Amino acid sequence: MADPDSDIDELAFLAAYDASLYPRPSVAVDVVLLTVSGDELRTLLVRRSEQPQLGRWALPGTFVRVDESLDAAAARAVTTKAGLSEVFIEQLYTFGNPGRDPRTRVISVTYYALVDAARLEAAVLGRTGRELCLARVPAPDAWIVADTADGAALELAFDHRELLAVAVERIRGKLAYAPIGFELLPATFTLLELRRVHEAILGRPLNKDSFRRTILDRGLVEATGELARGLGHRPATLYRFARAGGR
Amino acid sequence: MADPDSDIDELAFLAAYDASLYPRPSVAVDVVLLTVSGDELRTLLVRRSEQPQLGRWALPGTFVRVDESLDAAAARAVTTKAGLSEVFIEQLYTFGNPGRDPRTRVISVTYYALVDAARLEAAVLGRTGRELCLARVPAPDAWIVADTADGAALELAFDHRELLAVAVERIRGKLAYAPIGFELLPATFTLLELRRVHEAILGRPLNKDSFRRTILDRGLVEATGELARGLGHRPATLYRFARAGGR
DNA sequence: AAAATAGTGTCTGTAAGACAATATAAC
DNA sequence: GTTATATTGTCTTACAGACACTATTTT
Repeated sequence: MADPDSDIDELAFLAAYDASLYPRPSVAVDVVLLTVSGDELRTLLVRRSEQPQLGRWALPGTFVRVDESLDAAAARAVTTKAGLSEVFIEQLYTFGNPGRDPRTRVISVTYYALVDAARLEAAVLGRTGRELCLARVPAPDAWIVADTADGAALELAFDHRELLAVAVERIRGKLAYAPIGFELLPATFTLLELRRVHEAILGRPLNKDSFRRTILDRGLVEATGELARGLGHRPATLYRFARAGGR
Repeated sequence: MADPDSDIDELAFLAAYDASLYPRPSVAVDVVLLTVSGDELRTLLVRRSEQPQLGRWALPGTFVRVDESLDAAAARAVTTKAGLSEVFIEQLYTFGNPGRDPRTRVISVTYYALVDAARLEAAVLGRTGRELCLARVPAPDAWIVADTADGAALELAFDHRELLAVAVERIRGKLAYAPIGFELLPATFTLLELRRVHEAILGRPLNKDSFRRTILDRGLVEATGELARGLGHRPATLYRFARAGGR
């Protein structure tokens, strides 16, 4: 493999390479930023302020800069549009059908991100309405994205409804084996809160007893020793996510 | 949403849109074409006949044409490089770090494909050696891709070793809940053959009894009524994949 | 004391692993 | 008949769902 002649050939080839010979598509990232608030799954939408599809609601996204990694572009989109940093974010799927964007061929590498509701709501405070929207994402059957305020259905830009559907499907599947529920909660939480998050994601009720057992047996959480307070009934133990895996 | 003025604005905008304003990366597809042969997981590699990385082994791939969907580009890569059509193929992950290709910024949308060994071996017959290679993909721990012939480790081009690792990880995970083993077998097969395929993918032995029960209980296979023959011992029932899901 | 949820213990059904016993085509 | 694997059946263990009961804080 370490043939010096071919190394020289390769260097010569690269020096002469003209990247502009072939037509190339544009590459964008779009982020499905999910949270659970009021026992419902919600996603952040941005109102398009430019053509095309001006005025429609879209997932936060941006074009990928030519010297920037895909992950970095996705993180930049979250920072720019939602004012958040250090969120849990993972690549989801890449959409690239010709014609999905009327401007030109745009390939969109999509990500999903998970943030706890308090953080997200603080970050977008005062900007919801014309500019931003924390839209409800209903149960799997009814794929209508609704505004939180008046419950009206929102028409999403481009193929973003499809991106959203893929994201929800993905985290539903992932919930069964990966500890992603914690990303949607503050640092300490009760088992009831954790279960409500799981139920919101799955869109169905979960068995209280076996949920408790499963979570505790896996050693993914550890008790902080403190109790929730001021609820009018017996307080629950507060837990924290045990990153080590425990046990 | 159906404001006629904004529609006119959008049309005017699109007519004036110049897609060449921003620098754009190249977009390629690469396919991890997997099969199980000789109780081992294998993947098809292509020897690079051009610069850069001339002579190294690479996953079959191609650049995406500007009017072609990603799926179509992946299917075209399989047809062109392996001479196969109608294979099971799914998108895997998109790699796009700057610097992963020395020519220019190349974003690679990767796919994995599954083919039964007999079909793949017939398709690449006579072309293995200098041009193509059906390389062994060993157990998860030893991430050395080895040539089938002399067992020597192969050095892969670009970041293709990483792509391969992600593909194997993905089908291992998927095997637990999706009927993908059938894609790696001919139309009819015995339960032993199906188990060997699963074992090759997972890299560990599976319990014979519960494997049989699990597969049969799920109703994913149905007996053809015929028996395997010529084996020197009691013949096993031949099954076929029951696409309906059964039961 | 009443309300409301937290937390514990027990029973049951399902599914997987282990193991034993029987079945059968090729030789 | 011998061989080697197929196929069936039973026992045990692990775990999830269901349900009953006790515990504890706020009002």
